[in-house]
Amino acid sequence: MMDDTGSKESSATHGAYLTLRDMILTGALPASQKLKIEQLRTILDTGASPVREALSLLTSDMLVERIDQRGFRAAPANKANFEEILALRCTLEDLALRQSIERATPSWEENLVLVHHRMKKARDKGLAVFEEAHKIFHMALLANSGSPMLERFCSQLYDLNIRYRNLAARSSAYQQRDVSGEHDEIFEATIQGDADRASAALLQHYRLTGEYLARALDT
Amino acid sequence: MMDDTGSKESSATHGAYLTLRDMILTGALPASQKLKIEQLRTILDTGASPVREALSLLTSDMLVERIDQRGFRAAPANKANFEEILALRCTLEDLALRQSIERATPSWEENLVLVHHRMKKARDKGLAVFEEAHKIFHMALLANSGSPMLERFCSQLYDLNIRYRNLAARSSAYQQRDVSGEHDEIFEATIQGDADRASAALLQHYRLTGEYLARALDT
DNA sequence: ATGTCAAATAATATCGATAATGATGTCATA
DNA sequence: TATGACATCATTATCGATATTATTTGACAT
Repeated sequence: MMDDTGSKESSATHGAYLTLRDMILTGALPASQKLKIEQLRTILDTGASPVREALSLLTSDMLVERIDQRGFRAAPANKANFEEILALRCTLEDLALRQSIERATPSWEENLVLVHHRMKKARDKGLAVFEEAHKIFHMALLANSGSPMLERFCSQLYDLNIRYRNLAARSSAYQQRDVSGEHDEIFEATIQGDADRASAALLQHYRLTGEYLARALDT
Repeated sequence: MMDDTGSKESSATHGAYLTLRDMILTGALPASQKLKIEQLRTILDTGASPVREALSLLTSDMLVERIDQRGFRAAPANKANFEEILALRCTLEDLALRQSIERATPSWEENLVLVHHRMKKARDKGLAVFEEAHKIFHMALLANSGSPMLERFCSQLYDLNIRYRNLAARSSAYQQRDVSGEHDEIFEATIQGDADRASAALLQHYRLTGEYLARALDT
């Protein structure tokens, strides 16, 4: 069976995983919603086994909860959880960024230049494209930490945060701030090897959007 | 079908998960070993679906790796990975312990007294019993951090570390050190609310066993 | 009205079988 | 002897059907 999207990943399970993940991150599947196998089976047009396995995988990402003998549901969302994510993210990304700068190599820096450029270019290519470039940029900042697990944790937390961003406001109101300038500052400080300045800028970046989202979540 | 062990968890998937997890942690399933469904199916005496799903779940714990279209294998083990776990553990547990102490409540402290006592009692009840009490003690130290995710990360890392302990030495040589005294020091400092002393003792505790294990892994 | 129990219903968890895929070995050819 | 195409085998991924388990419904007694 060939994938008509031309995607390189050919596996019902993986396909279901990607789709469901996206649906939860974008809010198409609302928080705490019961996820019935049969229902998803028809949406994804596949068997029960791939759906079930995809849901198991999403459990690891903390996007889905499994209720023993009672199926699955989309992970609940609330302000406390959001703030926990924000705080953890600040701690872990601070650590990862500093380690990356500490161990800086030319190829890491060059890749950073590249993805930073791409992110700037992606600004007027639609939100979805920008979002992807944005994540790639942020992960590239941490990609030299020498600790794959730390990076994995950061990636997970990044996604969880994105989810809250989408839940709080489907609009791109968040773009109204001078986000681009903040990215530039993080980027410049990192390239210059100024860990303190880079980390401060990164945390500032997160906390500003955090405050904005926290307000949106109150309503 | 009733579970003859009388366990409260009645689910083929969950049973398979626990057994496989234990087999990997204890080294019964060696690192990097290919995990064939059929083979496990006979060992666990269950169908392919529960096995498959249990393996998916173990992927989240980083105890199993999934190779797309080529099945599963036990996560590889090497010194670099071990040291990464140790470093991350020190960072995260330090954080969690300090947060727990910061937010100390009587009930948290009382529970700590209880599990500390139980751990001491468990010393001469066999290694398996002690190991369980040991983990409960360490997790109880962090249980008041206010950040379930942080605690989850710590728990995961704890298990991964246990695995290396078992891989390095099935014997209880590790017990030869004055581990009990170290625990007491962590416990006392925590109860007294002395975060610096508690954290220092905790990290010392981890680093000592870390050095011991690192040596064992070299051979 | 209200609470309890049992049957009916809906959903999950699991099984056995089949299809799709990667690994292995063989053989003709250079 | 080395190499690449091809058939064979082993194993995974997936499907459809069944058994198990929760949830709902409604009758009945209080």
